[in-house]
Amino acid sequence: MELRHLRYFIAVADAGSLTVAAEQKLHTSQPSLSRQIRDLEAEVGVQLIHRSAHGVELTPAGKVFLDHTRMALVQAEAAKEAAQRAAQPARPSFALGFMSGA
Amino acid sequence: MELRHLRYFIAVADAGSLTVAAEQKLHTSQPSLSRQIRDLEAEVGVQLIHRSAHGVELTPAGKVFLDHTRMALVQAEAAKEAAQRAAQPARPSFALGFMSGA
DNA sequence: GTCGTTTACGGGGATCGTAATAATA
DNA sequence: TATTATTACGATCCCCGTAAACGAC
Repeated sequence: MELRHLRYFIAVADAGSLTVAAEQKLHTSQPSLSRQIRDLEAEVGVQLIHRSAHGVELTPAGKVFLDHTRMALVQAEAAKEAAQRAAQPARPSFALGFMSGA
Repeated sequence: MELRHLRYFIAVADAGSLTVAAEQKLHTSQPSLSRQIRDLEAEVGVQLIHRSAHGVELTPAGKVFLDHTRMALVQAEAAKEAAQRAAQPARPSFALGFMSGA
């Protein structure tokens, strides 16, 4: 299980469709996305989405998984940003004044 | 940035050495691990560890990164376990009934 | 008949392991 | 001198994109 799987799953859950998630959000192909989701389900050992002719639908397990998945990605991004912030020695918390960075 | 990078970084931080982390914890080779850590630092844009002749030492940014990284991995594992638990309909805390739905 | 997912296949990129090199106590 | 990290190189594995097939409404 890699962060890529989580990103892909979130995109699918958010779009409600493998096709639109692949082309519109992930800029990849449907077959690749389908395989990644299938691999993810295989590793977790649980069916996360229900395939239908008009898109996909999250299973109860998929909904729970999605919630934790979002937090995991947020933490990963937070780690990156926190490290970047910690690498700026002369940047205290009060004077955020006039520079471009927030 | 993938979960593999985070797992590798945690192992290095925990072992204090690329060599011991590679062979003793990750069961891989030092060169692979060295490259992965370097790639991770390149993506974050911050030096996370300080290389020495007798091991590695976390930079302040590395320590902050490590903290968030652990939480990210915990969340990812929690997602997996929560999904597996949610897929067991007849295994609630005590008596949520016997139907498949929540 | 149309939409959507899945499977098959070939190409490309990334990772890995071994071996050799450089630097430091 | 001994230990550790880095670089070079060849092989292997995984992911991706295109094309064809299956199923549902």
